[in-house]
This record gives sequence, structure tokens and C-alpha cells, in this order.
Amino acid sequence: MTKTLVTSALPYANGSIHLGHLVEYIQTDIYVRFLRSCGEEVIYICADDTHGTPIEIKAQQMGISPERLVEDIGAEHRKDFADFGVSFDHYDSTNSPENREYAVMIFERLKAGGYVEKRPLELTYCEKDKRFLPDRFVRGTCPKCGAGDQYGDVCEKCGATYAPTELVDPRCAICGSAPLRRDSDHYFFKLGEFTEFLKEWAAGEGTLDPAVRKNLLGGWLGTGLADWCISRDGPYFGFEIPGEQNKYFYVWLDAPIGYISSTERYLKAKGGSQTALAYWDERAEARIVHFIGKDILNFHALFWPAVLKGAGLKRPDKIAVHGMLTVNGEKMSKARGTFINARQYLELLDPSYLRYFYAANLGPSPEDLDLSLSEFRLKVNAELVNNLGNLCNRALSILATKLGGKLSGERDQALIDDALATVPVVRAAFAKLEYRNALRAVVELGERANKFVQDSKPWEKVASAPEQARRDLSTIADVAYLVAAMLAPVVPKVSEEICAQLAAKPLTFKDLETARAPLLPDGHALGTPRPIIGRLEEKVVSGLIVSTPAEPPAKKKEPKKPEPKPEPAPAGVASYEDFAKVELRVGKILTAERVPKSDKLLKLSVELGEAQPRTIAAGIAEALSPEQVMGKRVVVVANLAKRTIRGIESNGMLLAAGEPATGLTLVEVPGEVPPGTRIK
RNA sequence: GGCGAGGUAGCUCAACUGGUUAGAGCGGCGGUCUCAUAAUCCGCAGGUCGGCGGUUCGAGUCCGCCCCUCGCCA
Repeated sequence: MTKTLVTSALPYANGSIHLGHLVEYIQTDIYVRFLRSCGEEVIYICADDTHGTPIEIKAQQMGISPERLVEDIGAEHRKDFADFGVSFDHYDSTNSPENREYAVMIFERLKAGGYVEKRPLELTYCEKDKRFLPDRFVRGTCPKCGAGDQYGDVCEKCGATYAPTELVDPRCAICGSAPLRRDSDHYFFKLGEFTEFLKEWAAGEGTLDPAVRKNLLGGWLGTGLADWCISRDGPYFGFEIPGEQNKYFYVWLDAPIGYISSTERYLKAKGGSQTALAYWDERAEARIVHFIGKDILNFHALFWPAVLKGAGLKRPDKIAVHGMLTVNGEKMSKARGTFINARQYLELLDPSYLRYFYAANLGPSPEDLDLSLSEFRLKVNAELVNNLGNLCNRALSILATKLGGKLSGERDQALIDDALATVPVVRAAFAKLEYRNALRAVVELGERANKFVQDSKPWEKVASAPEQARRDLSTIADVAYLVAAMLAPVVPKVSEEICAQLAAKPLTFKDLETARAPLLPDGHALGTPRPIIGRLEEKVVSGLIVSTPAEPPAKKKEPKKPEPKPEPAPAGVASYEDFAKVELRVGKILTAERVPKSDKLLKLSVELGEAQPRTIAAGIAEALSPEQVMGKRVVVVANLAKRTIRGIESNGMLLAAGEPATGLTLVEVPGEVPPGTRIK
């Protein structure tokens, strides 16, 4: 039998897992659990993606080493995944010795194959910070439309894309000084040479969803592939390129290699002498399946297969691409409170609900998935709780209280045949990633079974014809057993609960290939019935969104509380003493984040040349994002009385021109003035 | 601008290569049962199938033009 290696994309180790991430991990986990149930040999491999400039800079700002940062975040990620029931066989980190070895090996193989070229590249360099600046860390005026303060690669105003060197009046996003242009030698992967190979690979049966394939062939593969720069200058958190000074592999080169190194570390941990090549060698008897979001399609369906081909390794056999998550029909947003972290969800609700809802809406195509909170509650209650959960509970309750908890060997032939015939339908749907069709079929079986109970009235028969009632309800017990098996990949905990109450071993799709009625034998004694899974209450569900009432989102919040803004100048004239009391100092904004439950506040950490950076809450979030203010040198009122706003002790205030609602400009100080300098 | 996906009942979506009165789930409304987690079951709801034009005996389903939404453009 061919063994299968399944992966989810590697989450970046600079932030928490949120409900958007979970679409992918839940989708993958269902597939993996399904394959296991079918008796396939499958391993589920993942890791944290730990390299790159953003992590290096974040660690620096937090005053810790990047190694420490990715270790902490990795631990958090593992916990979140485990609590959502994501059943990795192995979860690792790309910052491992094995990953370095494979990155170097692949790089050397590509070089030997003539697929790598070294040539100079003109880049943006900050003299002050002594570093080359990634596109995101250069800001300036858009060369096309003239909009100010845009990223170095794309204008958010007009959508134009360009190189950071084209920006008008570019500035370093870290220190604000004007960057230079400087040449640096870099390595390029000659992706264009793989165009024909990639076209063939993409056309492979089952490799890509038709919509994805079309997009790819009509897009990049149709218009031609440019070389891909795979190196970065230091300082950089990553793997140094052998034989080079202060040059590193680009994070997007070594990240997918993490799939390989993580496989190897899994095999090592298991003992034995296998290396990752047992799966990744070109000739290996293995099937490789990647689950990814459509946002990283080019990395996985162009660069990655080409790199593997060039290095003589196995290409993915299938890439399953999902869409993005929206919440209440809109992009997740911290300001709206719809940016829901995994941990936040777990504090309120059982993961089964979310797993069920995602599965009930997932198909094989990269369509976006909307988590409308009211749909979520209604659908889960109607299908999982009322239909399926209650089916089990109503049947087991009568059996337990009126019939001694013992089953008959007889079955209602029509219903049991119907139920057994549903199994291959559901199985085929799971195999094609048609989860919503799989669940639909299970729910429809539940409906027919409920109707059967309704029509056969066992609660009446327990007196008049108890053995008939026992037969009818034993049929439902078998149906519940089948439902538990078919639901197991999606909601394993629910499945376990049903099996526990049936006092039966879990049933797999493999078992069901040969199973025949009765599934539970004559005289089988049941466990104690209790509700399978509780109903979702509106109050609890709406608690997922922290800042605004869940639905309808149309209702506008009254401006109820006074905002922390500069008080209007009292009538009269300020004396010199009045003015001199105000202590203005230069502050450098180190970090900025939105404050939960507030769409106006940013929580800032500001360097003022003191022992500790100060925490300041600023009412500027409507006009300025954390990214926009980070790194800026601003004017701070340093001797303002402390004040606690939204639980944050704020020690100062920033100067800004304009109104928060209509647009603000921070009063900035040129980069060469050190933080803490008094302004008079 | 280029490419791709999509616009079907209040909501989420079906409808294979064109063919009878366009379907289902949820919500809503009415009824039913009472074993069960106020669950089940039954019935109802009448949507210009984005717009216009065309091909055809016949189009949501093919062709052309237009409008709108979303994504990608390294």
C-alpha cells in the first residue's frame, strides 16, 4: 500500500493561531483522520515557520533572542492545535539542524544542476540601522498616484505594484531616516527553466482543483516565470549560506523544506534508520499531499515543485487549496473584534462546534468560508445537536429506562440497509474533500432515522409490544454507531461520546467495508445515556466577538465614553510657567497594538531614554494602524499625570495634528535626535 | 489594466454534456408528537436564475455586449 504524507502549511512564528488558521488545520486533520479510519498508512507533519526579518525585528523589539521568541510561540501553537484536536504525528520547527542540512543540500544540488545564478541586485539600505530593508520596511510616496506613506512594494491607495527603489521620498520604517540604494550580490533560482515541467505537473490528474489549475496556467505559467531571489543579507534570522559572509537563505526557501526536515525528525524520533528520503526521494513509494491557503499558492505550486524537481526530490502529488475565512461576511478585523484567536474561542466553546461548522461548509475548491455567528449557531444546533445528537439520546433513553439497556439481534431491514448504504457515499465524499456533502448525507440519514422513530412510536410500543420497540431502537443504536463512525474524522470527541454510551469500540471505515447488520450483537448492554453535546447559546456565541454586538453589525455604537484626547484649552492665556510645566520629549515607538474592545485605542510601548520603555494608550487607532506608527519618533508629553484607560496605565500622550476620525498625522522628529531629548 | 472565480428564494448553496411546472438545508409561518437537549415529524413559503440582445423546437445551462463582487499580478 502506498503511504501518504500529509501536511498543513507552516504557521509563522510571530503571532497566535486564530480561527482563520484553523480552517486549514481542521480541514487537513479531517482528511488525515479519514485516511487513518480507512486503514491507510498516513503521517501528518507540520512545523512552525521561524525565519525571516519580521521575526528578527520583533525579537529585537521585545529584547529577546529570536530563538527564544520562536520557542515561546511554538509552544503556544502546539497547545492551541492540541486543544482543537489537530492530530499531528509530528510538529516541529524550521529552526532545526536537520532543516539546515536539507536547505544546504537542496541549495547545493540546485547549484550543481546549474539552476542557481549569482548576480548583483540594487536594494534599499538603511545606513542608520545598518541593514537592507525588505519591501515592507520601506515606506514612501507612491510613484503612480502620489499617495503618501505607502509600503515599498504596493500602494494601498491605487493598488500599483513597484520596487521599493521606485518610491518617491522613501523612508526606513524602523528609524524613519532616508535609505540609500546599494548593490548586493544575490542568488537567483532560475524558475523559468521549469516552465514546461510545471505545466505538466499542474495538469496531472488530481494534483490541483480545476479552478486552481486554470488560474495557474492562465496566470504565472501562461505569462512566463521570472527568476526567484533566494538569498537575503544579514542581519537576518535564518540559515547562513555556506561560503558566504552575512548572507542567508530566504525564509521562503527553507520554510517548505521544513516539511522534509520535520519528516526526518519524526522518523528519527520513532527510532529506526529511515531518513526523510523514504518519503521524499523521487522514486519513493509515497504520496505527498499539501493543504494550503490560496494566499500562498505560488510558493507551493510553482517555486516548491520546481525546487524539488531541480534537487531530484519528490514533487507533491496533490495540493489542496482552501479559501480565506471571513467573520460575519467581512475580513477578520481586530477593530471589529472579529479577529478571534484560537485560545479566545476555546475559553468559550468546545472545538467540536467549530470543526463541525467548518466541515459543513468546506468543499475541494478554494472558496472563502464565512463564519457568520448566527449561521454557525443555527446550523450546528439544527444538525449536530438536534438531529444527530438527539437521535442517539432519544433512542438510548428509552432503551435504558424502559428496556433494561439491552439490544435485540433483530433490525428494521429497510432502515439498516439505508444506513449501511450511506457509508460508501460519505466515504467517497470525504475522499474527494467534499466534506459538506459528506455531512449532508449523514444528516439526511439522521432525518430518515428520526422519522422512523417518529413513525414507529417506540415509547408507545414499550408497553404493548416491547420486543418490537427493542428491535426498532436497536436499529437506531446501529444507526448511531454508524453515525459515530462517519462523524469521527470531523468531530472525534462527539464520536467517542456516542461510542461510550453505546459501550462499543470505535468503528472505522475499514471495518465498515465488510460490516453487516446487526453491528451491535444480540443482548449487547448499553452504557448510560446523557445528552451527546449541548446546544450553542446565543449569548455565549456572541461573546466570541469582543468589541461590538455580534449581529446585526449595522447597529452603530453610541459614542458613550469620553475619549482620551487633549482637553480643549481653557479660556485665557498660558503663562510661561504654564508652558514650562509641560515636559515634551522625543519618544521612539517600539511596539504598537490594538486594544481589545476598543476601536480607537492603540497600546504603545515608547522608548524615552529611560530604564524602561513607557506604556502609552493613544486614541489614534481610527486613523493610524499599529504598522504605521511602529518605529516612528514622536513628541511625547512626558510629565502628564498617569491615567488608566481600558485597564492600561498610560504614562504620557503623543502630539498629533488633525482629528482621529478624519485623519491624523503624528508630529514626528527627524531620526537623528535620540529618544528622551527634551523639546522646548 | 491583464488573468481567474462568481453573481439562482431572507441566508448558505444544488441543478452532469441545453429539455417536463428551477431544487435542498437553515431561518420564517402554521400544524403534530411527547421518547428526547422547548428536540422530532408534517405542510406552506412562490425567486425578472445580475442586465440586454442572439443561437435553438426549447437556455439558469451555449454565444456577444454590459453591470457588480472577490482573488491573483511574484
